[in-house]
Amino acid sequence: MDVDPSLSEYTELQEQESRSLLRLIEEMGIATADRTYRPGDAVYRQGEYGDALYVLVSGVLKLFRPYSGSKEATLRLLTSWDIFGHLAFAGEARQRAYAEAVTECRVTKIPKVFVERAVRQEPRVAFKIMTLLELRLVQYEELVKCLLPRETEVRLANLLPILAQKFGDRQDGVVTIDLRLTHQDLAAMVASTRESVTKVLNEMRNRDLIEVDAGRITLKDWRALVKLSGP
Amino acid sequence: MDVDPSLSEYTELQEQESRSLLRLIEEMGIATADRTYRPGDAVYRQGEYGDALYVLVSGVLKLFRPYSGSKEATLRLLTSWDIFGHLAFAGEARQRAYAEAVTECRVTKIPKVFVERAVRQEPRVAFKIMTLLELRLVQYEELVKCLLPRETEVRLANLLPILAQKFGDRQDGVVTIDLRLTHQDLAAMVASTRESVTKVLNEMRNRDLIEVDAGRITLKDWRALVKLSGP
DNA sequence: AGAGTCTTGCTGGAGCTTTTACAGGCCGTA
DNA sequence: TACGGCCTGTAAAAGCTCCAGCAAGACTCT
Repeated sequence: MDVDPSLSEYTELQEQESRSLLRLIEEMGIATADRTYRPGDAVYRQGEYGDALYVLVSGVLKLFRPYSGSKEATLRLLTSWDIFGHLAFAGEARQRAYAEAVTECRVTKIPKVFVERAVRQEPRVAFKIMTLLELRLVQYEELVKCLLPRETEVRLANLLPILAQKFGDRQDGVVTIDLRLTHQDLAAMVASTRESVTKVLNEMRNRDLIEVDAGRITLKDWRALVKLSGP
Repeated sequence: MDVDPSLSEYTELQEQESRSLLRLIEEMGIATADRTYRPGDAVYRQGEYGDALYVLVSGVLKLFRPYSGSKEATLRLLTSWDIFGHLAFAGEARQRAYAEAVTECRVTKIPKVFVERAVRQEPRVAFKIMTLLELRLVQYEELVKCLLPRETEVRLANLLPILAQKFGDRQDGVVTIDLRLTHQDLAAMVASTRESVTKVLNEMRNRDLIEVDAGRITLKDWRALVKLSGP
């Protein structure tokens, strides 16, 4: 059961930093806009002007973007304490993806001007934000790692451990990804097709690497998966 | 000559922010380690502990990482005023790629403790760093955009404008990428093979989209390239 | 100028993925 | 209960990439 040690540290670190960031902001008496989104609701759209820091407090949310004309790629699947949105300290920036709630989500939005005030008043806020931005970079690097190999099998072998890390539920020495994922969902995450994912997933099941139950995937042989993903 | 307006703003913004960051740090009397690297020298290696902020002052530098066993992907090609390195404000982090000088490079290294001191003393430093981190995120998003489509042609059609944006030399209404790039170099950037790049580049040349002279690529028809890259 | 190295160009076959098409299963709703 | 919609499982054809190998051209260093 060798979970990449660095990644699991990152998950904890992120929760810790996000929580204390919100706490600090609250203690400073700075207003935040909390809102709940229902499945399918859009938090923002690609191209909108962004000028706020978003923190996902609970629920699952996805960032996606169209590519190759009619396809859709999921760039990040977020869970509690992930941050998202471009806040554009200098100049203005547009959102580079769509943000859509997958399950019911609670989102805290901190407008740019308040973030700036908080950073000026309290350097610790700056450290939290810088750390969270770096963790977001790491997530992008993980995505790139998924996309570099061309075979769907290898891409999935890279993706599944990442999902297990983030949405994993550990029991009896195996990890179950606690999400109902369709093959289509997985295909969007590795920029492949539903058919290829179906094929690969069945192969993995036949080789006893994974188990699928009601859309929930259990990783039965982490070591073999990591081996597949290529060192 | 429609260069993506947001990306060109980003290039200027980055130079501005990096320069003023270094100026601020200097004014505060904080020590930085400046060093020159020769082509091929490694600034750091994947897996090393990172605890500094690196600023590339001049030259060209690449971040790369092995994948699929024996291949090598170039994650970012950096030029003046790009920042790199994981500095791990909280906890410790390892470098997630190799950093290697392509041409002679001048690099300013600001150790983590000094960055922390500067941020505490002067909130403006924090804003600069946060802005630079966000720009790095944008660069990763661009890389992902390159990797999402599977055909080498589309990937290159995405990559070339990005390179032109960053290394472009504008003359007579056309842009020349001011770098000697071999097909192998390009292949490493789009995670493809040298043969495929050769083929696609020749096609593009035949269609009068680009021109190649001594390893330097000129984009003759920006609009058609962007069209190829898929909206 | 010459030798050696790197780069480019081209090929054919093997391997995956994509595309298209179709059938059966599951589920929620009318 | 019946219907429609979404999800899974297969299959065949077409396309592109990858691999291995080879030859000619360009460049560099001595």
